[in-house]
Amino acid sequence: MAKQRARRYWLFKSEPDAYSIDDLQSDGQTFWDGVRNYQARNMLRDEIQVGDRILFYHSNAKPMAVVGTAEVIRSGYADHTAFDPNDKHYDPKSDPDEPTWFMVDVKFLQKFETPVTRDDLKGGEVTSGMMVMQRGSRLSIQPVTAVEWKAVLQRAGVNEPK
DNA sequence: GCCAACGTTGGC
DNA sequence: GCCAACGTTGGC
Repeated sequence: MAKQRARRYWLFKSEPDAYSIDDLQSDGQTFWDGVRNYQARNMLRDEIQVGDRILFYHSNAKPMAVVGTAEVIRSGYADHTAFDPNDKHYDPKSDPDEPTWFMVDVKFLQKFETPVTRDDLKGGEVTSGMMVMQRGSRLSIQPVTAVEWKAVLQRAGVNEPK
């Protein structure tokens, strides 16, 4: 059997007005479209793999918080919304034969009964060092260490999802 | 609503 | 290739 690479962890930002943890819970799964930043694109295309886990973060929200978790169920493939002139994220420069933008599919794992707010993150020894806490950290997809992942789950009072 | 951070665009 | 102008993100 091929040796599997260790699971990695990520933080995905979403404005709840656009797409919230409740939307993901009712959808069950979704494709994570609309990322138009090259650094984030590279992670979607090259690094994020099936089985990786995601902290779902509400940005520009009240409160700003990690609100749940998700799991990657399909690795990077072309973000077709870039090809659709009627789509908000249309990018005429993205060629279907050589797409500029990528997305992954994710499925809902859990919604935290108690969201881990930005203030909570700020107060934690481990979590205060997360990339999302850095001033001017605008990346909408960020790597998270296993230690940070555990710290957030612990703060939320939940167990590692199955 | 403000504004710092920072990515992108376009003139040169 | 430089860099000023501009647009967007997103916390405060």
